[in-house]
Amino acid sequence: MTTFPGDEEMFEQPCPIRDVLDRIGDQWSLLILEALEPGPQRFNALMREIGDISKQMLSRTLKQLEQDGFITRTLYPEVPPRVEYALTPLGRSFLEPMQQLVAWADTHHHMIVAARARYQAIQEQT
Amino acid sequence: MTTFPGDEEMFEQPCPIRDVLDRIGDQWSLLILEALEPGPQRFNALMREIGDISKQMLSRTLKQLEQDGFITRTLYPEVPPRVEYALTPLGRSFLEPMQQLVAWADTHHHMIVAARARYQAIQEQT
DNA sequence: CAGGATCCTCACAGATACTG
DNA sequence: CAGTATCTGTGAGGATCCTG
Repeated sequence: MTTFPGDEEMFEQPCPIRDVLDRIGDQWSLLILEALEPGPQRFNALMREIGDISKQMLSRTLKQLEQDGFITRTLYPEVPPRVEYALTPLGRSFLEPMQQLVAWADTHHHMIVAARARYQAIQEQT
Repeated sequence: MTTFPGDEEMFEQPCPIRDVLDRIGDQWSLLILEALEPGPQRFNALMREIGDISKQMLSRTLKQLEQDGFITRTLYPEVPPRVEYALTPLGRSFLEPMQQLVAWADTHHHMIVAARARYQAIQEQT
């Protein structure tokens, strides 16, 4: 436990966008959200779909996303246990502006790569 | 130096969006880009505008943004030295989808905060 | 003025093991 | 099946000092 007593105060993030970027800027959140876009998924299904995520990180990230209201977690009291994660309307609405960004990334990525190559070339002609 | 010989291979990022998120997901890149939106700025002007960034992080982040073609760095060989940073067309075009996301964050942030409060409340009624 | 070099530290990811 | 607990290292970022 890294938390301490006064921790659950849920300190206000001064800047909304930072709050959002902290959530989706991490390695996995966006991947999970997009894996959930077609429909609800179970834990191990997400593991398989994402591929190289550890159980721990998947678990942590899902909990964060749930906390922030992007997804819901539904436990079906069966045996063996079944848990389904699904996008909330909030999570789904978030995906819209995000798709814009993804589209931008797709169309402009080659320019970034080119810029890096250019920069590197200049560095090398010392 | 943390780099090693084979480092400058500029390994391909398999996923464009990750490449972009890695750049703007960090604490400062977006802040800098938006600080540059009105027009070119000098190093110390950026320091003042952003407020709580260290020289080191500003320097590093600017270099990254320059490498990736989001901004240009222009050194005026005067004394004292003057360096101006400015958005490239690429950087400016990036700001458009980003504004969408910022707008989303602004309008939905209260829902995130509310979701957290709700989650916390449930946790406490153990 | 605009940074680079160095050192430090601490929060966070990965591995492993255990559980309802 | 769907997680939690603990332990540990690693690397990003801060502080400080130095330079063209």
